[in-house]
Amino acid sequence: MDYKKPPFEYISKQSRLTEVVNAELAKQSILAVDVESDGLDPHTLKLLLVQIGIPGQAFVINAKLDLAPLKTLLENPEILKLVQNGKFDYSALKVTRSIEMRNMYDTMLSERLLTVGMERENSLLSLAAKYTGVQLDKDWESLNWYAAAKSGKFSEAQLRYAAVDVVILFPIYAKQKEGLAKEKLETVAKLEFNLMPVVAEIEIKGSKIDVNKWRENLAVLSQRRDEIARQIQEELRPYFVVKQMGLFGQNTDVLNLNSPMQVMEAFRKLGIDIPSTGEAILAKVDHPVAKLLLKYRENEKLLTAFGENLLEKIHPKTGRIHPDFQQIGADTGRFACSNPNLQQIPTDSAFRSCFIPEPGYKFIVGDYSQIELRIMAELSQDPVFLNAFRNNDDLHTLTASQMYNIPREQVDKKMRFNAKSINFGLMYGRGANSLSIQLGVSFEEAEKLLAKYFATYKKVKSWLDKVGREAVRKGYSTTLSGRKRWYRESDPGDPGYLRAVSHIERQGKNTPIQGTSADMTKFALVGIYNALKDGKYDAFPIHTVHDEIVVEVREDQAEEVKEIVEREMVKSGQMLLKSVPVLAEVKVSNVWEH
DNA sequence: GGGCCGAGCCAC
DNA sequence: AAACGTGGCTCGGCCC
Repeated sequence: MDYKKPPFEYISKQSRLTEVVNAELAKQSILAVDVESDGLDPHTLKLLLVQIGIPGQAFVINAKLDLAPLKTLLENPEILKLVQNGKFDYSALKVTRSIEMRNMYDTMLSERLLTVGMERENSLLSLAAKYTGVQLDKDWESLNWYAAAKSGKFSEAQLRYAAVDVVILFPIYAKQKEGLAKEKLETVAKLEFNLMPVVAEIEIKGSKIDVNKWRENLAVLSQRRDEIARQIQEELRPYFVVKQMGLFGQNTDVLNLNSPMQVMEAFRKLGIDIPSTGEAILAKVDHPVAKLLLKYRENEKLLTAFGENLLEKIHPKTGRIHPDFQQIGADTGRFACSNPNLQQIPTDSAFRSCFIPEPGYKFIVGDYSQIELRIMAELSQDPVFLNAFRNNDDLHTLTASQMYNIPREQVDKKMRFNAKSINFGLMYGRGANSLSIQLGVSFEEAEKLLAKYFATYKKVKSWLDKVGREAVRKGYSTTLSGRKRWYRESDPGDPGYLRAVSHIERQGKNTPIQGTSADMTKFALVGIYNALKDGKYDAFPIHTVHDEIVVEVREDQAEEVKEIVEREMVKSGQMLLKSVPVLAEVKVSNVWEH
């Protein structure tokens, strides 16, 4: 078949739509689905076309029609729907037509799973080229959909373009399916496909922010920042030749505090040479300007990254913030979030407490407790680690008592901190050198601590070594749900070869842990969504931050939904971890805090 | 004026 | 400046 000129029928009459649905579509077990619109924001876009593909043919439906006949098909969980970036199609159909597509196979997510770490070419254009050899025209702009949106009339080129997008999904699906089977990625693919509508709903719903409180917060910060900036400029003024007199209203600053180059230069004038102006360096510089600069940066960072900019993201129509969640954003399987990134809102209560539910609603905030360490215990099967979690011991205190050969009661804060640093550092493939710097001890001392640690946790050591080596040898890592992450081969002739290999070893140690944590949270999100969605509850997930899930729920159902969130989080945890208890701390709250 | 990159720093 | 994994945002500084 000529995929660039597929047979298609344009449907603009209601009676014909009903006919086609009954005669052609209802008997299909697989449909390809796509929509065309005049924008990307589901809350404001106009739906123009809905395309339904069956093998070898497409139906291009004018969206001015009543789509009720299609709704039944699209919501039918028995019929598989092939989609490319289905999060968009799902959202557009949900918001504009209250259609909740079920049972989707997403070629974009599938491709991401099949190529994680190797490439990031997931567009329909590249998938078509890769799997069918067809070079699609993707000049979306030139087709002038905005004019079509106004007139309601579509050109032949537009209709053909729309048809191609669905028929091409069948051969891509067929090839990818083989790949998923070969790489044993079917379970994680199913997880991601089930998760996709949940992610769409989270984006559609968005998060509410208390604007006044946010602004009050900013006012305090900016006053503080300006005062600190003034002090720094005064301190440094004597060291600079002032080129211009500060006339009325003129900026008399001697340097731009946001410029690392200029800051470095300023310290040189003070007789202090520093290799970088980063926090780690400045913290060690014994000069009031260094201290002030760190305080300045802290306030400046909060003001710029989390200031008015964030409020500009409030949607004029919904009054809420709708970030973009990329469900396989990180190569480990974690989410990424942007526009704005609500996964990096400062933990400081001044910021987090500005995120609030609608009046009459509550938040349920659920967190996995020490989940990455529990996963490391499961994966390594280290008996000491396993026992600590089974006995609900304070792991870091226990570790310290073993490292320092003392009873637990004698472990002081410093010892516990050191033990904690090792526990966490190991999951990142941390070595003695970096440990010695963080702990402020000699390299030899750090080595001794590590040796002592590994003498107790022998299987942690052997597991870390093993998965690090395997990542290099096999060229990939796996998580407990079977998710994979590939590593690009390094060239032994390359000057950076050793560094590249040790980087892969560290990624190989971290990826099974971080990735399994992502799997777990994703299973929990799907479980929670399914438990909440069927009518009985006025509750919906609105946010997730790696090992945390936030649900917004009508007040009177808060306690009940809290139990559901806890149950589902623990259930998905225990599904993956068989040897370690999984705990989720779940709270009812009026603000986003735990 | 836009694109790109690195520095620096927020989260888990 | 990097040292320890995964991201995104803002800025300065440079290019065209």
